[in-house]
Amino acid sequence: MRPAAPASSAKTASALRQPRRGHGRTTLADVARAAGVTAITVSRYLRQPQRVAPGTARAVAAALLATGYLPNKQAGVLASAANAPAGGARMVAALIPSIANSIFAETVQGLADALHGSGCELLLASTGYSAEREEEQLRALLGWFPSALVVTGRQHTPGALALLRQAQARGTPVIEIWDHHPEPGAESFTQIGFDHEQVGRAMAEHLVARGYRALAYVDSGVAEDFRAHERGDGFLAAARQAGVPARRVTAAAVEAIDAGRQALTALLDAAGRPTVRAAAFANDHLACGTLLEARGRGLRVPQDLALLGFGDFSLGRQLEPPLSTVHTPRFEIGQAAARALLASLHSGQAAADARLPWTLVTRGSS
Amino acid sequence: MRPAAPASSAKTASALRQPRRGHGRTTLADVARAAGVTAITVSRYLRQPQRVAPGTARAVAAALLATGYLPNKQAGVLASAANAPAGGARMVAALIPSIANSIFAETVQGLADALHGSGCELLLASTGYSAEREEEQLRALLGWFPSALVVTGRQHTPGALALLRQAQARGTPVIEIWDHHPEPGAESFTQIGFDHEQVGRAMAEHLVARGYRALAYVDSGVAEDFRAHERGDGFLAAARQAGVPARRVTAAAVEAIDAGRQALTALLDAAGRPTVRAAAFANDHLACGTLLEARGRGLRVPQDLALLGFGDFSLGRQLEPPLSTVHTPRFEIGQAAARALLASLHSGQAAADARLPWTLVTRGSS
DNA sequence: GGCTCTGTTGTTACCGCTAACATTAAGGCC
DNA sequence: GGCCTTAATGTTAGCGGTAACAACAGAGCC
Repeated sequence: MRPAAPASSAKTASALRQPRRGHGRTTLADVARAAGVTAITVSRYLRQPQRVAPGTARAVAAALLATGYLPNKQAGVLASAANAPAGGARMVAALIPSIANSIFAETVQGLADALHGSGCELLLASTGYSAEREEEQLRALLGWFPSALVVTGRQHTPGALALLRQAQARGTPVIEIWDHHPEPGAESFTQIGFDHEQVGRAMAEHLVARGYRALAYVDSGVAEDFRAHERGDGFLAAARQAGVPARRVTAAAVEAIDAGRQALTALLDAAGRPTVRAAAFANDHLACGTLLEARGRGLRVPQDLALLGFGDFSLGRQLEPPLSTVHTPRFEIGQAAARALLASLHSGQAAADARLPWTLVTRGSS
Repeated sequence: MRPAAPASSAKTASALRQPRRGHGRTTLADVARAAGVTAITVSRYLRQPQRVAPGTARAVAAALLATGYLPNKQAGVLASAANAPAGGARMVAALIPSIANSIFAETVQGLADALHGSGCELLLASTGYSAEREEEQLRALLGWFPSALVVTGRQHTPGALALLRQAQARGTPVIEIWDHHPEPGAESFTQIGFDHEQVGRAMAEHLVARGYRALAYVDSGVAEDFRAHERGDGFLAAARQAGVPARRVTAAAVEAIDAGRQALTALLDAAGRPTVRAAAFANDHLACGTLLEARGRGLRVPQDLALLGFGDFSLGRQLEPPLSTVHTPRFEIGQAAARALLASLHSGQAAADARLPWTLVTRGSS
């Protein structure tokens, strides 16, 4: 009896097994019932309205309104995963170093704005300027199966690189923002930004052209702020090329006015006199701090010490003298990235690189 | 032959029907095959490791590494939807007025930081200070079935309100940030922030206590910047209560130094003399613009015109005189919201309200 | 009329994962 | 030894939606 029991009771058991309950949201089946059709017809109405008869369409539309249906995108993505590229964009994952940094906040705003109306949501994570944390976050974001990836810069851990390549191989557009430095020969991802080394060179050339003959680059205090370092590299290279002495000093933080104030001391000798004629900075926050501190100590800007920032933050424009700086297309980078990836999702082609323009704005400090 | 074909070939056809192909990612089944177990065992290893035998665990761990498996969270959410609260937090949707606005950028950073490590991703959208767009975005975000919702403020369209209530009824924590104004009797959502009317009162009381007897509140130029308006309401009410004349003027924009410069003219008479002794502002950007413009026109701050900002942005601290302002817990609001919703997801209880402290910082301008 | 073609709707299976239940083996107790 | 308990793993079904295919009605054609 016993050996037989399990088998014979199988039907009973399966009848008794209490079905898993959904979460109470109205589903396609609910709408279909209300409209007197089946689920697939409602699905068709939502995705290819021209494929349902006008009368049916009216019934479905009414049922949709009556039930207040909200499609479950998880289910949608899962069901049409294989046709994801054609199935349409649904979610974009973006990874940036810091959300609070106004530079990236505006880029995210550009992304969100350009994504708005495309049916794409934005999944956001920040890395805190850590390549390791980038990999970790990337892994987490990829679990959502985003239809496109936006990452900051072109420096990644080997693991992150592998994940990105893998995603790209599957047809997921991968866009690197805030940088543009195509390596000849090496296949890379779509880059939307500008060449930081070139900006650094331009900064040095600007100061040299203005007649300053002893230079410094005040670098970001964050080790993995790669782009700031690259600007420094370009700065020093161009200075060397011009035969002008230049050195690099490193600030205590990434985006702090106080760090900029402190940085001034590295530019002064024991008597409080500038040891360089001009300094360029990794960002406007540092530059503004130095400017304020210099003025506070009675130094004349630019006569005693010329200053050149990067970023064009509102603060610099309001100081006396107003800060010379490099204006960056921070909003446009986000916007361009969103447009590029949407185009790529629609066309199926790889997204195109874009080199966005920056401008050196000469104000009073240099 | 033909009529018979469909029926008799049914089995054949179903065998021939080409199965929908996945997207090439390794799945649980792949890992299971590599480990010599079934999918559920791998799933258990990932979610409740103590429930698989040590030997099996080792085999599964090896297979996971070898295959480079990344769990598909869409499928996970879908499968355990009914048990979502217990199943664990997975994605938090946040809606803020503007990402580029530094106030909210820091709040998002706080959210993201506190969420980091909890296995929760952040789905972000901005409303552009439009209640209508808020509803639209809310609808889109809800399609992802987030495990918690964070919205800004307590003013929503009827439609948005219905969606939020519905989500809350299903057990999804709903948190309103940047506001704290519980209405007695009315059931509302969890609020994490502070009372803006109270801040407005404190701003007026501060200026009155300092002896200023003719006041103005320079309001945000954005119609749906509700919290700024509420501070204005409190400001005017407190001034009236103190018997001090006060009026409200409206700036041309929300967060622009130039709008602040323009706003000054509304505080001057034809001869360029201030018509009020002190002004409070919807935010520091406006206040800084007015301060800079006033100084540029030769007015003395605070002797001719006292100024009081809101937000404590870095710019204000650097001006001469430094701007008196209200320091807000902008980072902490995000952090507290994240903690509250994580706690709620773990406990199953509703998240607790929190009233976060702000401080009026008297610097040189008032 | 018989046939094919087209437009509309339905049926079935499956996306990848997990809840519920089943099964099996090993251990403990009288 | 028989019986119950517990631990470890497997089987089945289903989350909500959509791809592939089937079915069927009406139109058009010879």
